Amino acid sequence: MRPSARKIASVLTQKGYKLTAQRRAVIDVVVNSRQHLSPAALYERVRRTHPAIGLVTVYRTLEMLYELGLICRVHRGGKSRSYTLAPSVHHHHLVCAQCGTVADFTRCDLEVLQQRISRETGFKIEGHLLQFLGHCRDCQTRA
Amino acid sequence: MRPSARKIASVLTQKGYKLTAQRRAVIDVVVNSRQHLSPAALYERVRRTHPAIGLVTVYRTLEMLYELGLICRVHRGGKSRSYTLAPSVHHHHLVCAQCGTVADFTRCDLEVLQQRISRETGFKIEGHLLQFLGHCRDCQTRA
DNA sequence: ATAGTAAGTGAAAACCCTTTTCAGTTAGAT
DNA sequence: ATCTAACTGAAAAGGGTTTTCACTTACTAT
Repeated sequence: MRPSARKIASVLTQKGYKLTAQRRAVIDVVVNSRQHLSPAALYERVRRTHPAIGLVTVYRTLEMLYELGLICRVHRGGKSRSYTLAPSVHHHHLVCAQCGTVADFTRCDLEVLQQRISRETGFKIEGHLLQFLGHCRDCQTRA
Repeated sequence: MRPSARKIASVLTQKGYKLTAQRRAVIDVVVNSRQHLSPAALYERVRRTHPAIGLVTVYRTLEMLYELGLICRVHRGGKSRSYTLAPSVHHHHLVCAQCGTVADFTRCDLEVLQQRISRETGFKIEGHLLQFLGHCRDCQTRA
């Protein structure tokens, strides 16, 4: 179940952050977007309801939400980052090298590998970073 | 076995690229470095033996070597890229969250997962990024 | 309600890394 | 030795992100 804008707002006030109109607007866009969005794309959408907002504020709000673990950030090789609502389920990303589209997938099945690596290296493994890079259906068709 | 500077140079001439002093210098640094280096770090090192070289040339040479598959490029979230000699074996990293030690491991066994993801999403998968994060043996003992 | 204050805002500038432009130089073919 | 396309370095441009700073505002304490 996706976190609501209300829930996120309450975390903010609880942590001592002020609940400004700008922050509400950014949160609303993030909550109502299904896709990963770049700061610029988010800015565009926020401006529809809040034309006076600055790109800087969008950056700052995203950074804050990210620090609080409310949204997650994906790096797209060299280009801009993208943000999306923090999902309730453990999942990973699949990035299109051409258009930057990000798809999600679950069930990474890394437990067995993780156990082997742990045994071989003596590391106590606490997490993993897994991302696939490729070309999405649309870009394949276009080519 | 690591490719030699001579081998790389011969690929260049074979492909019709000119073998300039600057390119030789960049290749030498890459071949003699064990770690991944950012363009800036590489530039610093190349300048020791070739003070007049421009950063642009370093970028251009790295791009060229990358296009030829002679070196590989790693994206480090948000920051600069880094380059290293194309390794003979496919491998991944295991990073200690405490001391920063990096261990390598091979056999990531992601083919099955990769096929499933490809089938489910329609993406043509070309590569993956896998990294484990944990605590190394030494840091566990110390704690 | 009101005033006070620290937090937050937007515009512009600064930053970093990377790419492009352009006039001058050079490796390698003839 | 000559020629020419490829290559070079400096400077400027570019894109995304962060910093700076004067102004504004959400919340707190009267």
